[in-house]
Amino acid sequence: MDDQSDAGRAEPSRRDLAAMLAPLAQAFATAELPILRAHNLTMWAYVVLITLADNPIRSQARLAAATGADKTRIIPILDDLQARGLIDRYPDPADRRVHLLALTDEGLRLCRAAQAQIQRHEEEVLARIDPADRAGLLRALAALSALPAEEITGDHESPPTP
Amino acid sequence: MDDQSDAGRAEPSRRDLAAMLAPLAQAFATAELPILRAHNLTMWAYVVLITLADNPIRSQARLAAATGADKTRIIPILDDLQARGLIDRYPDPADRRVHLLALTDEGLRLCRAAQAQIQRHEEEVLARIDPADRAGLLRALAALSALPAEEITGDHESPPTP
DNA sequence: TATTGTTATACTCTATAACTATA
DNA sequence: TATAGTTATAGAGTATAACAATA
Repeated sequence: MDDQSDAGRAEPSRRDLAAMLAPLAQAFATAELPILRAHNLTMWAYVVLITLADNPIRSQARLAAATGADKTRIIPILDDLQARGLIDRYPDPADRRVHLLALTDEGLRLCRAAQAQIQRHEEEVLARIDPADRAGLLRALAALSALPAEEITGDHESPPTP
Repeated sequence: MDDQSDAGRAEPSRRDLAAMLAPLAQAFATAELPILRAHNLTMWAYVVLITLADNPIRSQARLAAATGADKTRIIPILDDLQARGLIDRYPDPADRRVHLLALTDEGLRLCRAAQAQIQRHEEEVLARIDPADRAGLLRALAALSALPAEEITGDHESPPTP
């Protein structure tokens, strides 16, 4: 408990994780933009395509949950992707309220092509850090990403204020 | 060059870095919120205090650049912090346009106390991953954070569109 | 003329609420 | 009655533009 007593002024040995992660996420996202532009994709369109490519997703509601986006936000994106022939959207025969989503061949090809170029650039950046640290970074990121978000946030989210 | 030819459909061995980093940054930032609330700090107020604590910053313009925020955005935050006695703000005698900024004793104590609690929570989360990977993660994040942002973004930022 | 800080305004992004159709 | 998708509206957050003081 004595780390409590001197916690008031002591300098920490590292910066906060969010303070390091957020600018890096921003920088890598910025690095994606010219590549996505070259493939005529917005960031959200790319997120949707990759999510559909990596997971078998049925409805728009599930896609919204998987991407963390609001369900109303992905609608114009889906409209555009469908008009360009990158996804198929058709009513579920079992429940005609639901719209089933699927990548077309060209949708899969396009997002994988963009992703390959993005990750090639990322590897160039990662090549600048120590190989052992780089491997640890990738394993740690995968492990942290696999945790349920509440294990990180502590879900002290909305304490009911009565 | 043959990785070009099959890049169209091949599944990558990992997700994009931004796709992993952004949700983690979000989750760790969310974890900070209840702690900051307990110290009566907003996220931006905390960012300002930590930035002043970690770097010797003179003017508001330099603070804005260091935090990545627009100069107009930090003004109401500085007003509040000054009113609460957490920072001092006074004109530079050498150039009376410039407002010099400095943490007060209480400002330093408050942000270090919040930071200690934040990092204690972070360590609990980090304890869940392999110690070697955890060490590699922290070294890799420090190394990547030390890079100029343009080394990650590739500064293909604003191609002049004449 | 150029720069620091400030204020007021406009814009972008995102979520909320209201509606249709299916169940 | 409840849910999936859609549309229209309102709100939060952010940047842009105009201004005063100083150099």
